[in-house]
Amino acid sequence: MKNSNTKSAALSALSQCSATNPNLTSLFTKYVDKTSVSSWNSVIADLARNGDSLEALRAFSSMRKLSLVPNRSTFPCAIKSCSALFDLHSGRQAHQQAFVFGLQSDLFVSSALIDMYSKCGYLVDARTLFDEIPQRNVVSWTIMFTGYVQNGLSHDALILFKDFLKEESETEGEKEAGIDSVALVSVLSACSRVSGKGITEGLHGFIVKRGFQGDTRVGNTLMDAYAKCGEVGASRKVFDEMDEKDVISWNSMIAVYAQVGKSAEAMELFFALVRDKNVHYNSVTLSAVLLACAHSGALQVGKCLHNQAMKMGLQETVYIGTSVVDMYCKCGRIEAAKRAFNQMKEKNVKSWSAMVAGYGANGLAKEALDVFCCMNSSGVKPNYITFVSVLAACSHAGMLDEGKYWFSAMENRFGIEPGVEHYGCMIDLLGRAGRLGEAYNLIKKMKVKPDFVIWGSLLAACRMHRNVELGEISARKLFELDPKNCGYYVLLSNIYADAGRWDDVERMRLLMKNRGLMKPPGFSLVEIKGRVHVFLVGDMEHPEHERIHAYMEKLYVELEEAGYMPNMTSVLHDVNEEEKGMSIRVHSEKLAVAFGLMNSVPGAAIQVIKNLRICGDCHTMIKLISKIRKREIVVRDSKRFHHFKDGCCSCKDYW
DNA sequence: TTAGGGTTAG
Repeated sequence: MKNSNTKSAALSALSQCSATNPNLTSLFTKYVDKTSVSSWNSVIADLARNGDSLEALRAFSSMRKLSLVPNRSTFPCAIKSCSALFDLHSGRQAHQQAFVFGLQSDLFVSSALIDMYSKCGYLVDARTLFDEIPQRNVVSWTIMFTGYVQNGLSHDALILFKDFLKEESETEGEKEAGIDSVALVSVLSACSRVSGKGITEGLHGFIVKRGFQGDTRVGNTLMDAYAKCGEVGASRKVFDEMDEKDVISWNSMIAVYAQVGKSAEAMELFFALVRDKNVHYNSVTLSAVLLACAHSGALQVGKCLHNQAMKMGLQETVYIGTSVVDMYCKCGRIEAAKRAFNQMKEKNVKSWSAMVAGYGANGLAKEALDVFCCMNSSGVKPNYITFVSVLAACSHAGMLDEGKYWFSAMENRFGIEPGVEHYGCMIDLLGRAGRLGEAYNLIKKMKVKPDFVIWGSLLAACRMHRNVELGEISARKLFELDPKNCGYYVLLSNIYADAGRWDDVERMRLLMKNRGLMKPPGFSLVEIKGRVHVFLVGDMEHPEHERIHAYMEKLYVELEEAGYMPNMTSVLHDVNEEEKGMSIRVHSEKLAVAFGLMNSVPGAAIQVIKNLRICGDCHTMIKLISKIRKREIVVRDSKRFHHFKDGCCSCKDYW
């Protein structure tokens, strides 16, 4: 009796201690009854539960050294620790031992093994074991669903789910079968990865029929699944109809909005969450809202969130740190990004890539390459995305030799096969350097199918260097790949116009008219006092549009006195000079800059975000404004940043 | 007395 009390006291001490101090070795040797298997089981389970998998495996190994016989409760915990560590070697050893002790076909043991194999990427072994289980329950099915999903085979997970339903209907009334909420979450996460609207809707119906629609976690995953197949409205409906929303419900919905670029909705929902006294937001929430700030250039809100993260002691963590860095980069505040980056205690490949991309997009290619070199010497391996950032940095600065060097090193030294994004950067670099033939040859040699970005870069380069022949080839491809995008028709038309081929210009105009194509409307965003204002080209909707247009008239007089001449080369040639002048005067970035000038104190910097690329005339004009009004103006277009100061731009007129 | 799931950054 006394002995058992001591033991339970020891175990309770161990269990309390493990929450704060995972290193239990000393306590272990001191208290635990080393001859009792159940003591060891408790210790291993406790360690595994607290995430100290390495210590759990050590305990398992110590136990074996004492020649104690592990039982059906020992193995699942030990194997779970192998899964958590992705330690296939120890996992296989545990498997062998379980086999020796005749426990391989125990449902709990085999389930843990299936999970271990699939987490280590050995899905075939996992499936073999799964097929050998005489009587599967919903947990073993769920492990197998999740195994497929986590190994990128979500479609197979859905096929398996059909098998499950079949078996469930055959064994109706028996306890083992029967779907539960965990299994549904797993299947829904497969749906979200195959992006099938029909499947998601079907499963939604099933969820309602089986009475799981009130389950918060099922609802959370359903929202995500709808969003991933493009049904953001359906996600919101699920969110609104949820009886109980937890922080993950809010985070999921905010993240959905942030990821699809609905920044205003993401922020609105975040403010609603802040008002909701029942749920406290966390680092995941901040990460998602920071993404919304990055997209919409909401620097003021972004700064507040950064402050909040610091108050919560999160700014040094990888997720938040990277989100903050990305936000500052995308808001054009590279110095602030650098400070946040330097403060991060731990940096992973995404943090480094964000910084490389940030420098590149802000025209600081040398700094981008320096950071990239630091990354290499710090031992973090670059990945596919890192090289997109590196090559994009070279392309933004026209650094052809460096671009070529890293493009070849990427494959030869780092073993990363180039994808369309990498080729896109190279075509852009070669094309703009006037090496059109070389660019075309590279396209012909590509291992992946060239997409519209590739041909679009070549077409733009053909316009720049007046190459009709290659321009026609590129445009023909583009009309097939992306027939509704009128930008290509305009570019080709401009190429013809430059060559004086007016019949072809007319042919293009008719083609566009017959196909009913319209130029996508350009819009710009500017943040004033924490509120983001949207301007469309020729905007008459903004409540202050009359004041803005009056202000612009005055501005034009000043600009013309300073030598401004409208430059209309980027306007379609078929409109007359006067119309061209009018439409170019109301480009959204001009309106946004004017609004920024009107609503900020002299000397304050202005920041504008644009959905399309900036046109030559706006570029010239904003340079001049920065000089005559002594303002720093930052414009982020769809490709990069332009920092205007004292009549110059950071892109050095290369974009 | 042991096995399964949902939200975040490049």
